[in-house]
Amino acid sequence: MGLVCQQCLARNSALCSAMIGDEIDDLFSIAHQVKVDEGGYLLHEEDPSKYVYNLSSGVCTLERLASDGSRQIMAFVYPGDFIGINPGPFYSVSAQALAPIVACRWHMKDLEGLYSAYPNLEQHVHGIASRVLAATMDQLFVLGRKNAVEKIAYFLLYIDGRQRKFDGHSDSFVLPMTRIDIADYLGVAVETVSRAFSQLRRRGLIELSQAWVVTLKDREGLREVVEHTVG
Amino acid sequence: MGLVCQQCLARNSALCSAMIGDEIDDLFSIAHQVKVDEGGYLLHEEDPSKYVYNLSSGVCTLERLASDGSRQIMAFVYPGDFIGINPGPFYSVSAQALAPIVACRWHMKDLEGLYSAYPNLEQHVHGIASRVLAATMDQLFVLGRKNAVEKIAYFLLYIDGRQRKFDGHSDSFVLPMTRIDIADYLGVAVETVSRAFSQLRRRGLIELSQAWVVTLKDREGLREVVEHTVG
DNA sequence: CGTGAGCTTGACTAGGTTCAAACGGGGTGG
DNA sequence: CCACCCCGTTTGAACCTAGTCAAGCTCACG
Repeated sequence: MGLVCQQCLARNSALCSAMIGDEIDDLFSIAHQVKVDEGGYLLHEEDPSKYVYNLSSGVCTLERLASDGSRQIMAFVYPGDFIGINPGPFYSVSAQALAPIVACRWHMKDLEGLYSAYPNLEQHVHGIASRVLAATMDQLFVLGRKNAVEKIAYFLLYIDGRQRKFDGHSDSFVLPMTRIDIADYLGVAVETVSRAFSQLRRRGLIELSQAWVVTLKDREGLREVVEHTVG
Repeated sequence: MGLVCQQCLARNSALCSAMIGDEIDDLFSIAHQVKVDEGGYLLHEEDPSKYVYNLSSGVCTLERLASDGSRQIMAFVYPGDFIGINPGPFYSVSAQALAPIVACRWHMKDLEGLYSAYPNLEQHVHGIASRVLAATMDQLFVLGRKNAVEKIAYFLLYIDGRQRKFDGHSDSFVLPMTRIDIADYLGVAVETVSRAFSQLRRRGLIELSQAWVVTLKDREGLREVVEHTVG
């Protein structure tokens, strides 16, 4: 019985949750555990996409680097999230660890081999892929149509939603990423991120006991900010 | 033998090309043709996603509307492209016709029913979905990290790539979308789009015989513009 | 207790938005 | 057939948001 899996933070992820009871052993038996130190890369955008990963612990970014050095973060990846599920010859993003990470790795081929035994596994994989697209479109909308403060408000609510399941039900959470990461995620400058945080704090919508410890004082107010309701 | 299909602009699309010879009849027999006038909507973002569409002719946008009236165009859809392949309870984008369109419509259920008979059909569907994600990530990168002129240069090369297969091998193409559409795609103001066009024309990179007839005079130069190589 | 990386704040600048006006081309009605 | 009108586009000028550059601050760590 896959004890390792039963205790995994990602046990209820979209993929692993498709396997009930001892079935998980089938999935585990073809998995490899990989670890990456903080700042290290799990994979690079130009790597051939042989493997699929499911993050067990830690946080990482999916990012793309331009020739001029500028960086765009496409997503923040939390335990239970997948990396590399999208078919194609190469991952088209790199995955960098914001904290030490542990991930389960499968050969794409091996995983596909399980499809016949577990028919809903394939659907699950594609359901995951489509949720990634939905999130990316949300981000696209925000980058295209929102100003700096609105972007930060969106970001905070987004992170709150992502982390609540790990951080418990408190209104505070610890940001695993730096201001630079946030800036590269939202397509603005670091200083702009900092100023937007300060403005939201001054407005009483958030509290910052430390730079990376955020308390949402007024979720509804933040939502209004995102919605452009200048109020 | 599916004559309608054999002559369709989308015959070689990722989905229909999975069916060779008479197999296409199976796909056609469960399809409905739908037509939408210019400016009309094929589907709305809040509609339950019962159907999948394959565009046969015309062009349309995938867009999202904010409460404050601002619009973000997520993609331009050309013949052979799919709409609504991503699982989820609702389409999360609306599809608006830029020109009169004809599309094949399938019940998602019916299409899934063919999966057992044509195993590679399912893969094809998901291959499509993943290419959509790749394109969306490209756009995300451009919106986040490029200035106005770079965005327009990217857009022109992108459209060139999309339309070349329909417009033949000339260097000119006719834009099916307005400047407003372009602005809403790139997250800038209409005037900014116009100014960027003019600048590229003055620099000799493009030619505009009419506002919507573009000739790429220097593709390599445009690529350099996109790559931020300020030169 | 000193150091340095990351964060904040200030002053200035630049690029893009906004508002306003002029232009152009296609379609309509006289 | 021509004149007019309208919509989409272009251009100009003022404004403003966010970027840039630079300095000071905070806090974790050695």
